[in-house]
Amino acid sequence: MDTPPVVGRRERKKAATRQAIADAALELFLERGYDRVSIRDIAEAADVSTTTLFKHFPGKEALVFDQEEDREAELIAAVRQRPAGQGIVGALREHVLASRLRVATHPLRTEFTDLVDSTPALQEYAERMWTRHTAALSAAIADDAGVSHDNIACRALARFVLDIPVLTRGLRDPRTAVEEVFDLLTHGWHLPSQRLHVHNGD
Amino acid sequence: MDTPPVVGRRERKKAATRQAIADAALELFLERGYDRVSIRDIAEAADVSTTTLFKHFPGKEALVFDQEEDREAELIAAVRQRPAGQGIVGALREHVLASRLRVATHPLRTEFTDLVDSTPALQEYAERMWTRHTAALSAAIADDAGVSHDNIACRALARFVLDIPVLTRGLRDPRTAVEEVFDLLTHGWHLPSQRLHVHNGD
DNA sequence: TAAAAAAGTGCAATTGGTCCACTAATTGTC
DNA sequence: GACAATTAGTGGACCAATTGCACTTTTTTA
Repeated sequence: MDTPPVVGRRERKKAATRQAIADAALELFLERGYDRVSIRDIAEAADVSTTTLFKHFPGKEALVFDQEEDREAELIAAVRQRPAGQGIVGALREHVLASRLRVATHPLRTEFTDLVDSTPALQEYAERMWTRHTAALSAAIADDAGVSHDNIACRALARFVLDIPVLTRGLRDPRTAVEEVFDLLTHGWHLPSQRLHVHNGD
Repeated sequence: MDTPPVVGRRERKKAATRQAIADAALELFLERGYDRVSIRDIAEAADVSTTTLFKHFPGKEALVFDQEEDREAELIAAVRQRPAGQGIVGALREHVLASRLRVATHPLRTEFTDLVDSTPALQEYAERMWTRHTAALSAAIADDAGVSHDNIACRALARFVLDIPVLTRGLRDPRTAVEEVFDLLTHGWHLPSQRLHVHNGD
């Protein structure tokens, strides 16, 4: 009568434990701040041993970033499933703008963002995780463009696009900044003299 | 009768201690490998307490990268003191190519490079240190171009240029790869259809 | 020459992370 | 349904990096 156990009890329990740990961690972090919470505190709160905790997460920072694979998948999807007639760079531009907007307007994520922004260790980790998507994005671009996976133009484009969120963090007008950098990527820094062509002279 | 103490004894001794620590560390690392050497080993070899060691270096990785300020200064100098008539991007291109060549051909640095390449913790640290120069390089570019320090085009250029060494690491023909990425930075990814313009088709 | 400044010491404590031998639940199999 | 192989979880000892603290010694400075 029950739904057939497509996924066994074991896996379900494992997932539950993992979730309990992640939940406990986030709650404590938000409450006390990242470095005022020890691994042992978290294990305690989730009622598991520290050994178990480390079987689910490779390190303390990883407790905070639980869903990076999803972000990577979205990135790839933005390239692969873009509307017909749209270029790769254009698709990435829209994806970057959209995700920035999503984060900025989602009030629930505010405290999460604050946590990361106020903790150097987490900022670093986030950045490292993010640029680690370079290989996957580069591969997706190469596939789509019909060139080899190790094509340098693809790798560079992937890396530079992934840099953009970091590059435009904390600006008065992030949207414009993102657009501007994408324009630069599209048209290049063609400076006949020594002058950079810039839109907002500030 | 002695040379006047332009720099006092204290500072000299301090510098000597620091150097002794760095030397001991490098020697041990090259001999045994990074993670088979403990901080205590190093302190012991340099004949100081671990407390003293940490007063000179903020962490274990920092023992290996002692001269990052010099690299940053070279970077800035490459922009500021470039030959008349040369553009900023051109100057950076030559600087990147030159430093890559310098490292690649200096046989003494080979074992050092091997050490870093074979130690994930050091690779990460190196990359982090390197991209930390973004702000300084960006400021230098902005000054030179006569725009505001927080100009986004300058920040983006600085960041992307600093990405190039890591982007082109371990390729069969790094020189060509570097040139190619600089070409892309100069002319942009102008893709009317979905096609990337690439020189080497694989 | 007195005293402020700063380098260095020794040691205990904290903390992230690993190791290992062991229990117990789950699963696949006959 | 019993049995053996997996595998999640345990608990606690253990390691190494890093910090804090109270203290000594040297150098500088007034």
